[in-house]
Order: sequence, then structure tokens, then C-alpha cells
Amino acid sequence: MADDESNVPKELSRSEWKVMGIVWSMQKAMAREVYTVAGEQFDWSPATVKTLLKRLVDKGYLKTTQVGNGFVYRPSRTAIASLRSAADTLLSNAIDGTTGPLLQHMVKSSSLTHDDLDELQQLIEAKKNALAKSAGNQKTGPNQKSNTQKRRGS
Amino acid sequence: MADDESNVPKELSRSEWKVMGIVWSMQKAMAREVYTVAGEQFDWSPATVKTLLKRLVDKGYLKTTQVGNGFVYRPSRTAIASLRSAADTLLSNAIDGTTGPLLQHMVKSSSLTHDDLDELQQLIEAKKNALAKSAGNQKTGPNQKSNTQKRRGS
DNA sequence: GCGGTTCGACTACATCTGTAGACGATGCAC
DNA sequence: GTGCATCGTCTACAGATGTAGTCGAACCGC
Repeated sequence: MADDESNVPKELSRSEWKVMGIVWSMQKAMAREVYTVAGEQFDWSPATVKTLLKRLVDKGYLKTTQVGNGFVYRPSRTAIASLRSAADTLLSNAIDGTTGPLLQHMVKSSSLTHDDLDELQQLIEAKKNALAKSAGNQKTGPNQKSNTQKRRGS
Repeated sequence: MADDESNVPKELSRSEWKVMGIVWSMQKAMAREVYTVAGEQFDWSPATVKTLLKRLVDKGYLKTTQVGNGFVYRPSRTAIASLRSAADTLLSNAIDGTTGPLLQHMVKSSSLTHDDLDELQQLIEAKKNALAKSAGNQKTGPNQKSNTQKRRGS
């Protein structure tokens, strides 16, 4: 079996994220359109964009359909799936008590819709309940403060 | 001007995060201790760890104090500060409506303490209020599906 | 003081990344 | 059908990264 579209896709590099950002936003794009946007936005030469498009195809993030003498590029992975992998990597770097503060920072600095906030709220409520329950049936004494200490007054 | 300790520190690479993870956990460490842990955990040769420690010192993430013929290494940036930069990078890759789902995924897949969840809850509540207020002066129907918030002309 | 152990510095080298030029193939306008 | 614009591929090359070997200096035990 060929692993040309591995189930464990390679991570994107900084520049590759930028190109994918453009293609994701446009859903599909001719090379020319990507050049134009990338040229304006990042001041890249078309040659640079060409290289990146090629690498993205090789990495399996873009698929192509021939049209005329060129391709239409379109994403083969969704933005959110890719972001999730990147998020997992980030989370895997968080040591002991840092995950909470990390997420707090992210929520703080993101612009979210009301709906987004609602969903988060529900998630958190659910997690709290789960926590409470698991703390309940595991009566290991009143002082299991968990590994992550509480850092008051930072 | 010398930028030996730039205010915009270089990002860490995958391997460098791992080494920093060890040092952050130990607060300070002799090379030997890092070798040992890294050897067990990642099956790296001591030479590899040495190289990474050096690079981390060069990048300004570790500072050293001479002790005997070696150094004590200790972090010069906190884990959380470093995570925050990485998080900002990640968020900067999120296009239009993906930030919400991204954060949802992260909250879902993280293990958080009750306190962490509380803080998040408060943050979210605050953000909702802020949103409501800014939406208040511009009447929006019940179906604001908007991905990017409506920010008043900055 | 001598020898083994360990340290940090330097060197090595393949791969990946950022950035771009050169070039042959192809399409479009006339 | 002939040029010119554009496409994708190949090549280039410097810097970053992953991974590790070599080596002189310094320490520790005797």
C-alpha cells in the first residue's frame, strides 16, 4: 500500500500555513490567485508560492485538478483538522500545571462568537461535572489537591 | 544593539521543547540529569542532548552557572510564557470560523483541574458580557452566525 | 600526580524550510 | 501558426533542525 496520503500527515511549516490559509479561505484556487494574494500579503515572489504549493501537494494537504495548462488546487484536509493536530502538539508541550493558564490565555486573546462561547461553556460545565463525579467515588481523603497546585496570587 | 536576549525570542523546535520540558520540570538541572531523563524518555544519546542544551542557551531559553567542570542549567523563560507564544502562533493560523472549534477541541482534550475550569468559566462569562454589550447597541437578529466578531471601528 | 569519567565546544551530515531563479511545456490572442 | 504569458518542475542555496561523534579540559578517587 502506498502511503501517499498518510493517516499521520506531516506538520505544516510556517510558510505552508500561510499558503493553506489562503487556499482554505478560497476553498479552491488557481495558482495565479494564490500568487496574487500571497504577493500582496507576504510580499512573496510567485516562484516562492509555486514551491510551497508543490510541497503542500507532496505533503498531501492539497489536491489538484488539471485545468488548461495549470491546476486548480483545493485542500484535502480541513483547516480545523489541521489546527487540531497542531493544537495537540502544543498541548503535548504543556507540562504539569500549565495547561490551564495556557487555555486561559488562548480564550482571553481569541475573538469568539456568542455561539462559540456557549459551546465552551457547556463543555466546561460537563468537565466540571465529570470531575466532581470522579472525585466523589474516589474517596481518597479530603486533601487530594491533584498534581497541579493552585497558584494563587500570581 | 545586541539582541542576545531578544524580546522576541525564537520559537522552540520539537526537540527543544522536549529538553525544555525536562528542565522546566526540574527547575534546574546538571547536564547529566538531563541526559539521563532524555535518554530514558526519548532514547537520545548524550551528545544529542548536549547539542540541544547548547542551542537552547544560544536561543536564550536556558542560562547557566558554572559548577565544577560543568554547568547548572536553568530556564530563563517560564514554560507558560513560551507556551503562550506558541499558542499565539497557533491562533494566528486559525482562519475565520475555526477559532471556536479549535478551542473547543483543546478544552475537550485537556485535563484540567476544577480551578482551571472555574477560571475559564469566568473568562467566558466576561467575554459573553462584553459581546452582549457591544451587540446591544447594534441590534442583531437571533441568527448571528458570524465567525468574526463585529468589532467597532478600531 | 595519574587515570578514568564527564563536561562543554566543535564538527558532521542528512533533512527540512524559506525563498527564489531557470526552463521547457502549454495555452491564448491575434 | 507565432509570440507572449503562465504553468509546473527542477535546481539552488542558505539557514534551521535532528541526531550524534570527536576531543581537549577539568574534575574526582586514589
